[in-house]
Amino acid sequence: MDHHQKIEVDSGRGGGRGVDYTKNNQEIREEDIVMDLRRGPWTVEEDFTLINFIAHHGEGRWNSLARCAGLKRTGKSCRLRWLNYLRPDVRRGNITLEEQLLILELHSRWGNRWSKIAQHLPGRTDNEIKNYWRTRVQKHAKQLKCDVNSKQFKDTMKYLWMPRLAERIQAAAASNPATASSSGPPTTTYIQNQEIQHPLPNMNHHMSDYTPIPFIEKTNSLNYSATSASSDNYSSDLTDGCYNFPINQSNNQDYSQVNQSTNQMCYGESTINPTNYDFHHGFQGFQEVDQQNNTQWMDNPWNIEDVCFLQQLNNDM
DNA sequence: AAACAGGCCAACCGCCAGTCT
DNA sequence: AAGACTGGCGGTTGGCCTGTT
Repeated sequence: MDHHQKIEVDSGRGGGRGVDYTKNNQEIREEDIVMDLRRGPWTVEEDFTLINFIAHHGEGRWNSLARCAGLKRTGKSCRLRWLNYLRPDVRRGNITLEEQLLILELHSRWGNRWSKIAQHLPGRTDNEIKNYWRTRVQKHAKQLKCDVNSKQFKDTMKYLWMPRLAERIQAAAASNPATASSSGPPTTTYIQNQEIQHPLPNMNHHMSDYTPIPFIEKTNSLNYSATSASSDNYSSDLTDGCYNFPINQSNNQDYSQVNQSTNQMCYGESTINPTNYDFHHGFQGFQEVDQQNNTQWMDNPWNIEDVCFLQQLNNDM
């Protein structure tokens, strides 16, 4: 049996990062000592090792990748680090209003199918979407003292929240058309290499007129086809709009030090100087840098209106 | 200025399905 | 066919950061 696998299966701690890291960020566990495995936050050196190895050999076979790369990490850890953070196309920064609306839309259809939802938000990871949902949406359900899965909460989301988000999007588009037209995912997708601009939701500034946005259904092939969400199967959900968390800068400090390094690494077929790598946006030139400064956010969307709406729902039941 | 509280999110977990041997 | 291995998923945790008292 593979030793790495054994460690994962036999792990006894209930999730989360370690609680007793040593000064070099390693949680001491008996199995890890035996296997000489590292845990906890990744170092800059580990990141470069992983990026460099994948650049030369590609992804997959994560356990053997970890061994061959000389990383004292489990394959799972390497995979997660790559997919959620190091991939060049990871889109970082604030989740846009359009993305928020799309998340609500898709979650109403599929529930906690985070990876499936993430497929429709290019550059966003399932982890990021999951975190968004838990920290924002569930928080407000808690504030409103209702279950996130309750009909009241879903109706509030459907008839109050999503229209409100849609109005904000339209208002933002009206005030800054240039930004709105180039807002990127999720309003842009590609069907057989043809760029498709998702129309914004039909916003008539009236809740009952809210029309779910068309969304993209992934077909069996790698192509995408547009489908329309009908009102009939459009169950409701609730979102948060006041979303304005700062980007975690903690890692940047580390990377800025590395940027001073003259060491070069390879990515794809080209040798890349670490100074060209932005760990929040990937390699410059591989993708457009996120225009996060253009992101607009709702101010506190949870107000007395929501409470009244919930009360009304209760009265109607 | 210090202590505290709460939010964010990276990284971990167990579980499971698919693939390999 | 069965066990081992791998990768992917959703859920959970806790360190770090920021805002408040």
